[in-house]
Amino acid sequence: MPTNPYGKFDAPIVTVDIVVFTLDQGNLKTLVQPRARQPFQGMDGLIGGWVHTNEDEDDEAVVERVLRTKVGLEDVYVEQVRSVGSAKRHPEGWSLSVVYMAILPVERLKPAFEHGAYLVPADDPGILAFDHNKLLKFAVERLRAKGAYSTIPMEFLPEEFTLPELLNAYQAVMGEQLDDGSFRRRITQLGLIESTGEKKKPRDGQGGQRLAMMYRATQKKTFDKSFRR
Amino acid sequence: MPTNPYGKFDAPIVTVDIVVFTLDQGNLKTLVQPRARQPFQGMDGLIGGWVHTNEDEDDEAVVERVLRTKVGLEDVYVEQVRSVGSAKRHPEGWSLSVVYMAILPVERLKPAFEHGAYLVPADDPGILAFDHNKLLKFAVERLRAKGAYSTIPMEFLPEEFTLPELLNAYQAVMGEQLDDGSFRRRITQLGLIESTGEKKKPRDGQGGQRLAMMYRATQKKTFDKSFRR
DNA sequence: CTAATAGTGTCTTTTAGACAATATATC
DNA sequence: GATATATTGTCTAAAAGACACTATTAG
Repeated sequence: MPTNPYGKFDAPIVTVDIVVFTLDQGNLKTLVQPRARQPFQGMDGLIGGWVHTNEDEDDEAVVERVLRTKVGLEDVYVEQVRSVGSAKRHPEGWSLSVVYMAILPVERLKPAFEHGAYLVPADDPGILAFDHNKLLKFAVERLRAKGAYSTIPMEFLPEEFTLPELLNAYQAVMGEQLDDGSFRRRITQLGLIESTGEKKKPRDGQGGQRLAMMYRATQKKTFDKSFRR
Repeated sequence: MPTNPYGKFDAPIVTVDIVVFTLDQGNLKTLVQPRARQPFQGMDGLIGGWVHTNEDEDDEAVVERVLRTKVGLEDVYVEQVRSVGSAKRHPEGWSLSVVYMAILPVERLKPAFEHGAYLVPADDPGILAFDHNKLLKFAVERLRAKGAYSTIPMEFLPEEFTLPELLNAYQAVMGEQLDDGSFRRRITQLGLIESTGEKKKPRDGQGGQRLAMMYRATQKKTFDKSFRR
């Protein structure tokens, strides 16, 4: 028999909502999904789901389950953004949502597309269900504030990447051009990346130039347990 | 009849826990309070309480109500730190806590003391109920990371304060000495404070030196709606 | 006079970035 | 040879901080 520990009044709804960021042709985009159920059935919303107290170990486990079951994604870099709770934001009652942002390369989004999700520009997502436009703005702010001076832009790329690709990722996050020479000098001195020794497996069929060296991150992380901006 | 929107399984417990920071003789301290009820009855814990879905408008309203009813504090600067949720952290069930930090001058804590709360060193609080030692660490990290480069140290002082007092607050937050001349130059140029024209109403009875000018913050804020470090 | 507050000048170090020049590798 | 990648050198500007010195204003 399920319990309501609140006894004399209604229990709040507790959900996670995940802003899945990716880089699509150099543009910052977010995953949205038409809602399967009421309320806001058929309307686009962030990737979200209720906490299942009988199966989820903790809030990060909720995120993992929701990403896996709703859009088929696993082993994703995620980081908590903040929480938002109010009596009005959900028509069924007092609701608290823990907002997370996730980042991954667009190549890994196929399962999400097969689940009916699709990409919209992060700065112009259209009208979303609930207060998801506001939640998205929180995540974009956090990404831009923190991303430029961290390893976050690497999460937009596959495990192995070239320096021109990494430069593009930083530029997309910061929204400005960076000097090539200065960027290379800085990024290689920081010790955050290491060469694989390989050269570029040409992803595009341009042909006709020097092949770029492949790099990878020196430390691998999916969850940002440390918490700090 | 209270509802459990979760239907088939237990509803999670939702609380806020507030780390109330103050500066006591130049030392960073936190308010703790012996718990009135089970679990952990009699043990010290952060200032916290359950979300009351029938009376709280949103999560910040929960913080205001908890501060007012548990320790008699009002009009306090507060800022969300993060949320922590898991099946294990509360013996009565799956529990999610939204952690806030609050900052105010020690002179305003009298009501809290009358409610049985007292101050402990923020870095050495003793053993607290639940996972409150961990939550406190999150808040201290955030304070130190963000505090040094923001207006946060001003929240430790009364509305009007002197530059030597402000210098002390910054030093306490950063944990290091600052150069007096450089500090004055920087802080007066940033436009964050303005002189009141008054001179120090001597709080201490030292006597025998030049009186300090009084300053106040140019913008007043209690809730950090903007959210950003 | 003494002592805390206040205001200034100068110096160094660091960092970020802009800009330029050149070299290398591939088709 | 054309082009994207790679490497290096130099210069400037901005910011932070250390240190020193002087001035002011109260008891």
